[in-house]
Amino acid sequence: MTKRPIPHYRRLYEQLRKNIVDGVYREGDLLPSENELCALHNLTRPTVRKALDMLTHEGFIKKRQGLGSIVHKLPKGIGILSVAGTTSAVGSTNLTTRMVGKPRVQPWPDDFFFSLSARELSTGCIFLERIRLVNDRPVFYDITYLPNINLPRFTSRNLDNKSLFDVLRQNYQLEVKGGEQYLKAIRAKDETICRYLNLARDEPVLHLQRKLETSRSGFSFYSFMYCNTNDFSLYGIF
Amino acid sequence: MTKRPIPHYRRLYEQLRKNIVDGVYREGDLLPSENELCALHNLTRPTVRKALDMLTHEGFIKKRQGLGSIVHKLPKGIGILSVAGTTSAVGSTNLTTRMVGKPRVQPWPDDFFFSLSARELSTGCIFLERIRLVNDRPVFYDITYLPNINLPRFTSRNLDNKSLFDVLRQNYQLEVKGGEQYLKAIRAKDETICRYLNLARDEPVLHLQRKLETSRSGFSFYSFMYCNTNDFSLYGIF
DNA sequence: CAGTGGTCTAGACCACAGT
DNA sequence: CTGTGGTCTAGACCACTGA
Repeated sequence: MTKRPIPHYRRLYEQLRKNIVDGVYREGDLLPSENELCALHNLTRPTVRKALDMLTHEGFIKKRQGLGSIVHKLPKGIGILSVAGTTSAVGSTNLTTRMVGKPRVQPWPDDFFFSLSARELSTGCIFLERIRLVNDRPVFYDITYLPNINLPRFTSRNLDNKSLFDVLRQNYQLEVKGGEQYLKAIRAKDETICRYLNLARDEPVLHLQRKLETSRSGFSFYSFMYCNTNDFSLYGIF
Repeated sequence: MTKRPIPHYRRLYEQLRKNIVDGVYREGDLLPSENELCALHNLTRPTVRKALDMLTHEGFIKKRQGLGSIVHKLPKGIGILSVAGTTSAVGSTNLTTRMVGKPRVQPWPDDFFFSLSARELSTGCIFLERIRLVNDRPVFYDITYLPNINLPRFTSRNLDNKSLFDVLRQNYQLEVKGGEQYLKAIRAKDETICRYLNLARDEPVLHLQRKLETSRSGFSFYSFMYCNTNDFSLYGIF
């Protein structure tokens, strides 16, 4: 059967991340030193460092030679840009997700932004619309296209308030490993977008076109997002 | 004096990156295997892997277990978002930089977006306006604020067509190590922005607010960018 | 000074891809 | 099957920060 040994550095990463997000470690705190983490978890330094490297890349900690790993302040905006595989929303913001209709199977759009393989084209796609609300106000309108390949019963799932990433991971052993994204500022011309995001026509919206690659070789899915950035910023680290 | 031994993994990274950007390795090519790179450069695998990890993070290569490291296609857009320390523009686009006036020393603005330390506030800042053109069309309008600390003769430098990053690195031993950024889609309300970016009033622009942290502890600088995304997208990888 | 993170070595075993 | 990348160990020396 499928074997999924979770690497040690991943476990440690998840645990430390959770402790930071949950406030066990607070901004400015020092994490246990690398050697302490080694001893605590029976690991060696390269393994511990790999976990810390992931946290560093995502901006949860900053390292200072001779001092230690400092917990960084949490993003004020909404962490979408630099997210890598785990839940999207970072920080104290209150984020909920609402489906628009049910997922449905349909052909791919004709003028799809990303290029598709023959296999993807032939199977059609699962179409999925969601709205994300921050503090009960609509901020994201997200259209997702998944290749209709080996995703049994997907269309009958209820995805309200569930991370798509989590559903894919838990039910289909699919993990997002990376991807690419294109950003633009455009006018909210579309009636649907205005309605969902509570925007007047022609107001500026941030448009995000993303391709998300998964651990299953050749399996990518696509997300097109419109963001009302009147009250929030998208946040990223590098 | 300052000692700056460049790490082996950094050298290897720079060399491989150059070979990819220059087209020595092309899209779809396989890089030499990790063991081959070890032998070629007299390094061990963890060191080689660190260099490859950097390339992976920046999207230059994709790894496939059992196969090798595949050179990824170069960004179609303009690589600003995921840039980490090296020159910004990646790809075949023709990017030039033009100064608007000369750099000048002045007090920090009153309503500065990022919080400033007392030391930064007391020394004032170097103010710097630039326009970036892609294929001779204005795309970015960038306002940069540098703390006026230990940057002798900076205001008399000509920065036309030079990367600010390079100037800081070569002349002041300052390397950008990371940072944070906030993104919004806004209206081009400001007359200056419209003129520089060749935009009608109220057209949507992408607004990027960045804090860039350097290798000199406590030394950060700040960049506020307006992007005309009518013809180009900002590109990012994760 | 003692402790921290930064770099590096020299091995090892495993899972996966192409033959 | 061989070779690839993925993970991990058990050490080592260095440069830096704070006391």
